Amino acid sequence: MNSIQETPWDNPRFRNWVSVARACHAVSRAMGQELAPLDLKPAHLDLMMNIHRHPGYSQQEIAKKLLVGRSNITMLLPQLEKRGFVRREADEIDRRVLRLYMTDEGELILSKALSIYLSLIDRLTKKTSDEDCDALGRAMHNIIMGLEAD
Amino acid sequence: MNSIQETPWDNPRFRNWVSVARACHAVSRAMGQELAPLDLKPAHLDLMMNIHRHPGYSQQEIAKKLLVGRSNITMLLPQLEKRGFVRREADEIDRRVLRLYMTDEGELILSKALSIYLSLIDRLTKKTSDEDCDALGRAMHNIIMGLEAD
DNA sequence: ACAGTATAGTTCAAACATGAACAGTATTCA
DNA sequence: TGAATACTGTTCATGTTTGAACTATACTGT
Repeated sequence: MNSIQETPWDNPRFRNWVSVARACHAVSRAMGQELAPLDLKPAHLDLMMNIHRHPGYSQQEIAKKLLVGRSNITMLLPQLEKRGFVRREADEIDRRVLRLYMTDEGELILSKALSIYLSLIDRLTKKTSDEDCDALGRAMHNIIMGLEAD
Repeated sequence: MNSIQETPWDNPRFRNWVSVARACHAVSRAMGQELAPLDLKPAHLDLMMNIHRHPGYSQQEIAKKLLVGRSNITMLLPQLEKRGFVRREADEIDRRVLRLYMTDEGELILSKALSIYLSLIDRLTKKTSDEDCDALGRAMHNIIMGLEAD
């Protein structure tokens, strides 16, 4: 082993992660623009995606899934509720918790937003092989697991 | 082809990208905590990393690299300048532009921050093979290219 | 030369995210 | 039971990010 590591950029893992961060930022920015016609922000989409996938979750649980604070959910919800996309329902047993559900109208706009998202991702990963895509998914999964184990 | 695509989550590319976004968010959050002892935010680190890599770039050029607005740089810089990490130098020829340089002290704290960053990334990608890491880097590069072509 | 246009950096107000403190509700256990 | 503790969602102050004016400087074409 003669190769001396001068800078972190000599480390492929580091370089590659920097690319991930950049790509993520760029995609999120692009999505912001593409969602503008629906008057949705990426944060709203993220939230609705999670409610769609986990109907009946409490705000707490959704916050944990999204890796944001509870207050963030509290701030985001009224905007979606006012537009009739999301419904909050008090838990019968534990009266502290509010459970979240998509409305039909919510599902409708979500599907529109998702089709925008999907076509963006499809376009951007066109040059990436299925195998590489899967490798990517595995790597990310490992990272997420590594971080969940605080 | 009998497989009907019910939801975007049936699409591996979509699912994998969602993982990328989650991992990115999680890592950025973790970095925020790990950088706290240095009293640096991820945004500061990003900025210093870019100045280090591109000394003499104007604020405009750095902003473009970072995919943020010029005003963001304007707001971020004074904090780093006050602490003596970054130096702004007026361009002799075009007196509108300010060119950015790291100071020695800046390089010092940057190297500390980078070693934290690097060890986090190393830890999180420990289970990922070199090949998968490279596949990931390629995929991200393609995405970035795809977006730069507005 | 000079009027018109373009660019760099700054300022400012508005949108957004965050965490600490809070009020209300549940749980625990003596 | 009831006191202590823990948890849920909200509020609020703080810090960040953003884009639209704005100022100052440079460029362009006549």
